Amino acid sequence: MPMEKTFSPAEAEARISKAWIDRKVGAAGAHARPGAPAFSIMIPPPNVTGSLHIGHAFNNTLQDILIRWHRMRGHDTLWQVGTDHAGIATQMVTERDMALHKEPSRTEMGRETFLARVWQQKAKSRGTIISQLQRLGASCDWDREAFTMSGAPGAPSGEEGNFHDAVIKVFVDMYDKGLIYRGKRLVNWDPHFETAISDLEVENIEVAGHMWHFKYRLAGGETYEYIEKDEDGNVTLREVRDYISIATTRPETMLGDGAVAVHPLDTRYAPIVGKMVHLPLCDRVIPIITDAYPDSNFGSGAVKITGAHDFNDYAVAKRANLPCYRLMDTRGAMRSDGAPYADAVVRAREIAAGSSTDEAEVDSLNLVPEKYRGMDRFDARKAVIADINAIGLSVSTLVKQIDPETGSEHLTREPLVDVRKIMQPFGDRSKVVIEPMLTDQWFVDTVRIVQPALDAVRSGATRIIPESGEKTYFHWLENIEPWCISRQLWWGHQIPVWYGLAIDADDFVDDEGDNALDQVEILGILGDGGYIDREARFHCAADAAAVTGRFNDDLARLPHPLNVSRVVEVADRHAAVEALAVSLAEYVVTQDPTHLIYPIWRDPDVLDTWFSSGLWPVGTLGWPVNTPELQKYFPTSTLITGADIIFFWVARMMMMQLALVGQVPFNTVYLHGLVRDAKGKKMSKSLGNVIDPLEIIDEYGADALRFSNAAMASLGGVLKLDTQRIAGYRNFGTKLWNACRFAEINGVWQGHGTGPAPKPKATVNKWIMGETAKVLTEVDAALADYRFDNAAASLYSFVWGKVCDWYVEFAKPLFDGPEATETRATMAWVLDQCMIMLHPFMPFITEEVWAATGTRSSMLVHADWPTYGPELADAAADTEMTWVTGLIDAIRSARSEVHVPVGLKLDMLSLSMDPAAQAAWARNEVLIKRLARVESLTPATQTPKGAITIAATGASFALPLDGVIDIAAERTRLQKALEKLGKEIGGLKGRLGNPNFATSAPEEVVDEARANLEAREDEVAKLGAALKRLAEIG
RNA sequence: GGGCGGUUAGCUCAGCGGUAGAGCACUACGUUGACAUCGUAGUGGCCACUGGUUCGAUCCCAGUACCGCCCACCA
Repeated sequence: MPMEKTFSPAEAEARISKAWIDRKVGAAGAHARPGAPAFSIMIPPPNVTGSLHIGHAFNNTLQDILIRWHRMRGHDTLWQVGTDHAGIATQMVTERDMALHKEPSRTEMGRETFLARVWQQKAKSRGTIISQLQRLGASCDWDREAFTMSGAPGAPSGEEGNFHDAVIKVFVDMYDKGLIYRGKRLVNWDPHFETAISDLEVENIEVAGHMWHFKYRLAGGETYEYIEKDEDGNVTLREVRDYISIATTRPETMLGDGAVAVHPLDTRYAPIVGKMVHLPLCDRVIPIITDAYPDSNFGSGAVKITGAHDFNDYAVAKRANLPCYRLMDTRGAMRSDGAPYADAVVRAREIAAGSSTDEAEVDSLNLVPEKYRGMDRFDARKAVIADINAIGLSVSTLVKQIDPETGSEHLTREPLVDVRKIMQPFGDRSKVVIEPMLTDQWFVDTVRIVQPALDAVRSGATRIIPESGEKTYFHWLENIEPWCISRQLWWGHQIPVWYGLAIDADDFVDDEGDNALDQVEILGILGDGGYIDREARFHCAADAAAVTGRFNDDLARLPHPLNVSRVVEVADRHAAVEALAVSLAEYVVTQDPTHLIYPIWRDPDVLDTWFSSGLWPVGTLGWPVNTPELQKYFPTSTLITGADIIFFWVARMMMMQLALVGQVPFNTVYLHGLVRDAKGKKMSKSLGNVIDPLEIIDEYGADALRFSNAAMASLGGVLKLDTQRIAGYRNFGTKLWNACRFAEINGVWQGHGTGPAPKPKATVNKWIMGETAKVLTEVDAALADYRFDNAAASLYSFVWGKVCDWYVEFAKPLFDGPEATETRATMAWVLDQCMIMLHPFMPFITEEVWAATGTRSSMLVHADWPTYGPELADAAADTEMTWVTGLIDAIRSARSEVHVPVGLKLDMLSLSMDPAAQAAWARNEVLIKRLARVESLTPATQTPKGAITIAATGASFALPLDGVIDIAAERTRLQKALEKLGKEIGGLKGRLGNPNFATSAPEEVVDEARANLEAREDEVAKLGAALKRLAEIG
């Protein structure tokens, strides 16, 4: 069946894609030679938040190229596919969708219903993503599709799998090893999502801000002499003050100040260090302390310390043992919980005076005065500023005012407000201002697992390319901070920790040592008080059944064991308090110990998504079960991912895999930049420059997009995607199609399939085979070196520049000659090689041509990648064809420049030809004549008047053009050529004339320069003579 | 403030010790047995700047300028 005139991507891609999927061509180990090395890639799992963008298309193209290349080479390949549950992002997308469809809100639904709803969202997005990958031509092992939350409680059918179990096991194991801990720390709090986030999820953005200056008055009406000096020690200001001046960009936090800090060497404040100041708007006094943190040269040199709302202040507060009073609730509004302000402040004063307290009590104290309670933090800021201004405690300056009516000038006092750029933290998902918040969270003690991850890259066990990625990697890991892994979300892996209530142990027995359970007091969460064992705050295990035993053991150690009690899991802490109270009440009435229950509840928080994606390499291979796949494909070969997630994901996978199984997760990490638009702008919905990969595929075909991706994959830069370029590679596909169509029309395959390399006799056939071998070497080398751009460029220039431009043209006359048979065989072979080598880059069109041409024993996807090498190269053929193409180029160029009509066939004269040239001419006469439009070649001894000269290696020709020639144009041509030669000769002579060159430069370089000079001078002689003759006729 | 890149033809980028290449764009010509999603020929570059190393630098080194990206708590 003859090939269609054009390739139609839409129809063919769908059909071919289906065939690949049906035949499971991407199954693990498909087309593997026995005993072949394994090659595996883990897909960076796309978030199930929607669809794939153009960056995914780029990323997955590169992975598929490597996978297809290795698979065709007979390696045992696995491309592991799957998706990521993306906790915060998916929860956000789902809630947005729920709002759009006017569904009940998340809180109205309740946790269980909401999670079911997210699973639906997940299923939808997952389907979109998988079909997009398939349209791109990705040859993953679709039967192994994984999901980072597979097997989680509540997962619908079809979501079985053990990823959840693996995540829980890792948490428990790491907890048992002390690598995970719980603690009240200052964390980045997202008031929109009402969850903690890690520092990586915070974006610091410079915004216009203000700095206010407040006066904190010394207690007891004290005063001091404030002296300011310049650099030379001269006094510039001396005044008696009854206050200390502080500056802040966040006035609302002053309500929680614990102290004012100054630098210990700051002489200005030395007289008042240790004294107390009144906190404005609050009925509290706080001390002036010293700490190395304040910079004497910035602002007033005095810093208000709010331990609960600033990371620096927190550190100072810890050093000075100051209480950290939390001022805001989870939504970033000023607290409205707890006791009235008057009561809270009394207790705060006691604590300040030295009354013993603990973290929990300090956290429970709400020191926000009633007036501000419940206010949004930004409203509270305005209110605090206004109130401080009103009581005259703002630092003020004199401002010149001009009365608009009278024009008279007068000075007024205005509060000092500096307008300045400040760096403000924003949530990367929510885009709201992040609040440092003192909360209980779970952390990975990263410093304890970081070293192997550093060593692995230093030793080369894992290689990161480009190399600059390694520097970034080291820098971050060397300065690693604890990783906050708990999130106050619902969608995710729930933390496998259960809490119990603290009960005052002393109440279990009365003074006589008798049972006094009826007096037991519920104190709060286990661990808040000193229940049973201060260390046994909670229990961590894979499931409730596993922790039950541990709680029972704890209970058994009570003074009066609740040895008949039952540990029962309840929903939350609130339910636990109620349940225990009911149970105790019943016991009091019945005195029947079987009524006693001990309620426990699970930590409601879920794990940071990156904690689970950190297990992707082992988790998808079945770990903790030691599956055959785990043994075969781990460590994986290559990770291809965006440089933007090197910390989020790459570094954490390294740390976690090394911590879990003691092996690196991958041998090579290939990092690429963000895909931008043609102008280098970041694609964004608001800019309207987003390129949808499916639209590109619809318009240009998947192959064109893929080839563009490969061609622009140079290391290190910004990736600019230009549709013009994609169109160019679409044309390239068409070019290949047409060349194959030409061959097919000419019966080169003659119904046969691909076979061993032919052994042709004609130079041109030997030559193209050598060129094929060359390009194979280049492509293999480029791919081995992750230079997708170089591989694409080699293939492009070979297929278009060599095969189509020259070989197909050469073959045309040969099809009519004695070499027709070998030429057909050679062309079939060469085009087969083109299809094979292009297949990883352009799988659809090559698969289609493959099927449309010879009789094939397998689909192209499972064809064997060639292994021939230098034996196919033929130096003599190479030299000869270089001469032939050079001569044709020279004749064409000369003809064109003197405006010889294209269709005109010319008689050519040979003025001189050495034996090599004669032989080359003899063997390729038909080809040259046809492509250069030469009618005949006649020996001549003299160049006739009105002829143009063609110089070739070892030969000189003339084209008599009397009457046809454009003399002026020919003169210009010759002069231009001479000028160029003159420049070259000048350079060469300069080098050769330098005595140091001959002595210092390598011999072959000197020889080459000499030979070059000789050749150039020879050409100058010929062209010079031609110019002279031109003068004669002109 | 710290770190990492980049600066080569109008555009997008290769090259990285022997005075420059590709694709696109542009110009002229063109329907020659597949291809106008094409063919042939051509125009176009003191390789950011200043020093240094070298026989020789776009390439190595130092500095400058500009442009990106990442990290960072100056209240």
